[in-house]
Amino acid sequence: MRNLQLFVAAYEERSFTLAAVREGATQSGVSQHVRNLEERYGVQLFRREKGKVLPTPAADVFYSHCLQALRASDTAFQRLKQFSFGLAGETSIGLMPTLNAAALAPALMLFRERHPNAHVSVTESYSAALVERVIAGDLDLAVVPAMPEMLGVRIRNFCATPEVMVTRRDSAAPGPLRLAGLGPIKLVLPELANVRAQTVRALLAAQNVEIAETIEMNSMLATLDLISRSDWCAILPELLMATKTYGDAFDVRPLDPPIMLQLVTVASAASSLSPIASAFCNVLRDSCEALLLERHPQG
Amino acid sequence: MRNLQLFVAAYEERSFTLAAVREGATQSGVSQHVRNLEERYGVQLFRREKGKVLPTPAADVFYSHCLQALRASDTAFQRLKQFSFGLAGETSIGLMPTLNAAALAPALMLFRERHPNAHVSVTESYSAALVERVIAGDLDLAVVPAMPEMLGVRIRNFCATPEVMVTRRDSAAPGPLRLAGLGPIKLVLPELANVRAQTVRALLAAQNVEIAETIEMNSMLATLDLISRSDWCAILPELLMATKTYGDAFDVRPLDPPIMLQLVTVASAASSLSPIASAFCNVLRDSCEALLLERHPQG
DNA sequence: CAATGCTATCAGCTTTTCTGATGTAATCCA
DNA sequence: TGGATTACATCAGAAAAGCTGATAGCATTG
Repeated sequence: MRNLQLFVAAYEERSFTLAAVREGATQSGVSQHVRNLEERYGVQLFRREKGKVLPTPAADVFYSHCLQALRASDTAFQRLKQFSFGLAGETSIGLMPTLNAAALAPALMLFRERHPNAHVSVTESYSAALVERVIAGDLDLAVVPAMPEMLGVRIRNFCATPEVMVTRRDSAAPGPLRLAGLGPIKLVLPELANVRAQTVRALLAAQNVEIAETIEMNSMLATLDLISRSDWCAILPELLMATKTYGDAFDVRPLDPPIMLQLVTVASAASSLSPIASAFCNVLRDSCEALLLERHPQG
Repeated sequence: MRNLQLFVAAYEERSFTLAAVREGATQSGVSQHVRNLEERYGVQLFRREKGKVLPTPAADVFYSHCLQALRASDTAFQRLKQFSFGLAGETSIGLMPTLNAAALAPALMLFRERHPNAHVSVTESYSAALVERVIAGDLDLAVVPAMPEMLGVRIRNFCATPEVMVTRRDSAAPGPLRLAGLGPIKLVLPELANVRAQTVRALLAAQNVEIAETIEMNSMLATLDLISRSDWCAILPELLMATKTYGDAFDVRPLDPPIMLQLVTVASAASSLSPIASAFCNVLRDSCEALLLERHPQG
């Protein structure tokens, strides 16, 4: 490599001495490098005559290829250097569907820019499964609905999102939906074991909402599809709806009184959170808050 | 450079040990090289886990650029190697216009192929000037019409070409031109000092050719232009006409009896002919003979 | 003809690179 | 579960490569 560099300098300067000065080397070194090339390949590169060195045809050709090679290796190292900031390593994060729908993608993009050499693998699942995997050590961190304290895990607030009523697009009055005495409604809910399902049922009961029928459905995609095709409705976290993916297929109405879903992070109590997991968690929270703020400009 | 090579091997093999085997190095060396890169640029390239090495995103990007760099440097050296055969150096050759018109170009092309690292500079001039420059050491070799021996130069036969009658295209009988009693003709000749001019005049006189008028002209291009536009004619070496450059602008007729122009090489008596000059001389002679043979297929 | 400016060469030093041995961690297999 | 295996990290010493400064040779210049 230095061979090429010094040869190029000599070729351009038409002088070993000047080449040496330019490259911070000695004339002797340049001379040896050139001779090295010439001997190794059995090709004369410079004609030493009249106190000048004149490139041979071989040198002309070699020169242009040297430039390419030097340029290529230079860009290789430059690209490498671009990875020298930010964190490096990997982390596994578990997220509930609510976060994946809208908040994850922008968070990942931003995180990738800030930490190009960090690798985040995201798993989507329901809260119970996620917590289990955190305990097992499969996941560094999970974001789930607020849950009671538990041995073996550390729980911290993540963010809160209002629950909203999601129905098929109906061009009805878009204002807040009064819950008190509402109904009868046909409600899609996750399975009973689900933390959110229990909370929502309890709060609806407290407001005397009349529930005509319920379907239990653990797939968010299927839930939304069902709603878009029928008069079934669901109460879902607003974060889940904060995407343009659905076009205007749904009516999304705040509840009155509001129901807040508190999300928390769950990490293993034994091990300290890796810097990458922590950094990603922050970026993800920012992403969530930005989405919510977008929908409630007043703050 | 070895850095890149070993990194690439490690990346492709997903193993330092295998990379070392492949590159004829030791595992230790590969490990050190990778670490070197990682430390120099502050970027982790492989994640060492579970007995495997997994490339990081930085490694992915760096890898593709490494390939480019390695490829580029490889082709540079390969191209260089292509110059390793044949002779190297330079020579200066002087030629009379007769040889430049048709024989030089193919000779140069062939010579360049055989000796890519040799440089031949060709000077065109009339014989007297060429011989002078050979003596002065400006030229290694000159090809001129046969001339008497001279102190300081070594003379060798080069090849012989018939002289031909060149007239404007006239669709006349294309056979040999009987000289005896021919005329009157309007003849273009080089200046009197020219060796060929004297020979031609003498031979025409011997055949009782009647010369109506003469013009002295030392430029071959001008001579041909004049002939193509008028009823002036010239007696020129057939080699000069052995090109397609002129299209069918001229009638070229052999002479009867033939006049042969013997060409010789002239070199300095003091110094031995350089291998390059000698090689080029041979190629040029072959080129001349091929051209003449083309025009006289019977041999 | 001395002075200058250039490259070639050499011996010795410095730095880099390589190797072989050893250590450590994970995995595999019985 | 524990010994064998495999793979990477690390280290010290050996080998190689690269560099330097001095010197010599050669051509040009004034």
